[in-house]
Amino acid sequence: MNNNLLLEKQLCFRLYSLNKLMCRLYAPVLKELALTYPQYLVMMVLWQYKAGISVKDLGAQLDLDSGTLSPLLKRMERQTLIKRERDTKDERVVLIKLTQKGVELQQSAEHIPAKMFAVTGLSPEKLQALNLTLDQLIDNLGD
Amino acid sequence: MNNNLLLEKQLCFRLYSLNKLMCRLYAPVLKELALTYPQYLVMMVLWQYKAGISVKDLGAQLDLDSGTLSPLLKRMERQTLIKRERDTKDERVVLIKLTQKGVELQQSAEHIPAKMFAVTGLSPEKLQALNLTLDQLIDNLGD
DNA sequence: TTAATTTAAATTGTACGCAATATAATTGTG
DNA sequence: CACAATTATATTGCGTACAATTTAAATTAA
Repeated sequence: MNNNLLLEKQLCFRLYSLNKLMCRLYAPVLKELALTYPQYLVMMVLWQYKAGISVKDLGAQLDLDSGTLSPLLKRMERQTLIKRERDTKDERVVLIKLTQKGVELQQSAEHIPAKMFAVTGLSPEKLQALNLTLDQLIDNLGD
Repeated sequence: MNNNLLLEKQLCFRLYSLNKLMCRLYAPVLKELALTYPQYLVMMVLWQYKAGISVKDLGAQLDLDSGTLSPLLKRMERQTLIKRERDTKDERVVLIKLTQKGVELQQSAEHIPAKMFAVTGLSPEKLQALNLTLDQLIDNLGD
């Protein structure tokens, strides 16, 4: 019997569980903004790229393909958080831009990072150390 | 402009990305066993509980509810990896048991943990330290 | 310049994950 | 015992993820 096929031994199961736990903790907070967690990630990118960003570049930042992003962005457009515009320079490209409503939502989101940091129960030093280790792992996995 | 609303600052985005990366690395390995990652997790629990386990207890181990498990287990039953039997002591309970095929699949899975550990590029010590930190975090999040 | 190739998005199909609800069996209470 | 509350599982509906395919536009090559 192989002792290694145990959940308690698996790094991956921890990452899987933590990701779910985190998303559940975000859910009620994001519900106030009518966002899902992946939608919140999209908004964070857009708050940095206020001039607009292509679906491809957005996907590169979030590591998501158009199969995920296309319907997700369509839902966000329906909520009038974003607009989609064909790039006149290259008609294949769709540029995603925030609407006024999308820009303004940033104000309502500013309290979230501190709030979520608090629930982790980690010290700032522990958090930073963990972030570094995870970045290293992301690198090793050839992201 | 709130500096904290940046992807690079988010622990949660790292966990989200790592979980996806890991699942993608498992996918080709698990494809040889015709398993998805969540199905592999179910198999790991069942390889420990060869006498059978209720859907509820399985869900407690994996932190999944019947909304996820019921259809997932139905698919695994269709692949004849498991059987579902009503508990005669309590007709509400469904007991999940491995079929012969499910038991035998363990042989084919034994190489997976070592293989996946290798791709992380972590030393055994680093891995253990990371596992400890993540367990602590799981605890803090009140799992 | 036309034809083949590449690229960006969208679409299709499958499998989670989870909230909310439904159903059926069991337990608790008066 | 009758009946309300609880429990275990299943179902419904929605939103991701992602592989595979399609469509249309741009680039490259012949």
